[in-house]
Amino acid sequence: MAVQLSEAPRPSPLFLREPEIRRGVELLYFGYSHLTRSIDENLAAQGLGRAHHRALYFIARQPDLRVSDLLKLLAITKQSLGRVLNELGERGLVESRTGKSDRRQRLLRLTPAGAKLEAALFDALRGRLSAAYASAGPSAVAGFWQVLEGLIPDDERERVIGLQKER
Amino acid sequence: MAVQLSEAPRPSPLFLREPEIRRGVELLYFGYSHLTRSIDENLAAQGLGRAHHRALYFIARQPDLRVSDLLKLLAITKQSLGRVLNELGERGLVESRTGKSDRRQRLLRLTPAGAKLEAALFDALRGRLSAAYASAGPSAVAGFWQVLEGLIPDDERERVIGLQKER
DNA sequence: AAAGTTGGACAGCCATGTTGACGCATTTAG
DNA sequence: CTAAATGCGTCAACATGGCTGTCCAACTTT
Repeated sequence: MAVQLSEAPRPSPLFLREPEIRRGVELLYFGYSHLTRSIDENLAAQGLGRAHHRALYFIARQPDLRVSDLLKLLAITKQSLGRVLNELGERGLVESRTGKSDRRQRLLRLTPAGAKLEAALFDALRGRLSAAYASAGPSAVAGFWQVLEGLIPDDERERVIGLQKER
Repeated sequence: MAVQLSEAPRPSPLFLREPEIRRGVELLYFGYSHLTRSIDENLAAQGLGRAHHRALYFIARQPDLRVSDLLKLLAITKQSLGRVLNELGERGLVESRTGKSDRRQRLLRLTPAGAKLEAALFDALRGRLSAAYASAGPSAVAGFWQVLEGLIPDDERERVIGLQKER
């Protein structure tokens, strides 16, 4: 990985070179892994998996979310999501109502039990992430957000940022 | 994001409150998802999956990596890893040698074909991540690293940071 | 009325994780 | 030297959560 500066134009600043990219790949992998693992125990105690949590999370985030919007967020097939939603429904954690303007739509929301579980799971995420935020400081957090936003393709970024507003 | 400073003791700074935590959870989820999806097509063309890529990646990163060290990095069972390593071996992408100081150990390294594939996959990751780095700027990247490091438990952080040095 | 959209359901397959049990070579401890 | 621990591989069974394909019902749009 030694470099020859003479050989070619080298427009990229240092932080775009291989070691810095690898560092990002690795930290993203390990950071994501540890954050998600922090709720596995609690989930397993309910007999649920991560797929259930993702659905719970986004339904908590946007009550009366339509199935089709949840599908776009999760980027899985409706068959996969259907299984998850059925299981959440059977356990009394999620309920669906028929849309009023378009009665084909199912609007999803958490039951009180579902909201309670989601809150407990979120607490674990908050514990981990707020510790990381606190030790890094606010301007690091801003950078953290900025880089991650840049990883999201344009067409999807709007949807993700929309989660912030619609509360 | 308006605040009431009067109402209660509020020891946490603003960036540690729920909306900021949720934002981090979501960006981490979507950012990680999109980064990993960026290599799926290439992987599928080789008949490999993400599990294979993770192994390839870390073996590329630390030639002569021991199986036990790879197990610690990946945090999966040796049975799961065994299947992946067998498949990589059958395809001529990874080879293992017997350790010289301890002959029970298998030291893993990429074959030339494996190195070529890993480099191609890394190029896709680099494309995505360097675009995000470039649009966010160097100080944002520093913050990105800092927060992610804080997500990794102390005992593992050493191992992850060690990947940087050992090149 | 015909065509398109949305969502549910059934059936099966695949990738990748899990546990548990065991074997073998090698190294280390007593 | 023998016994225990370690590193690694493997067989077998099973769980999770993706996938495709197909079909149907309900509703909206044209």
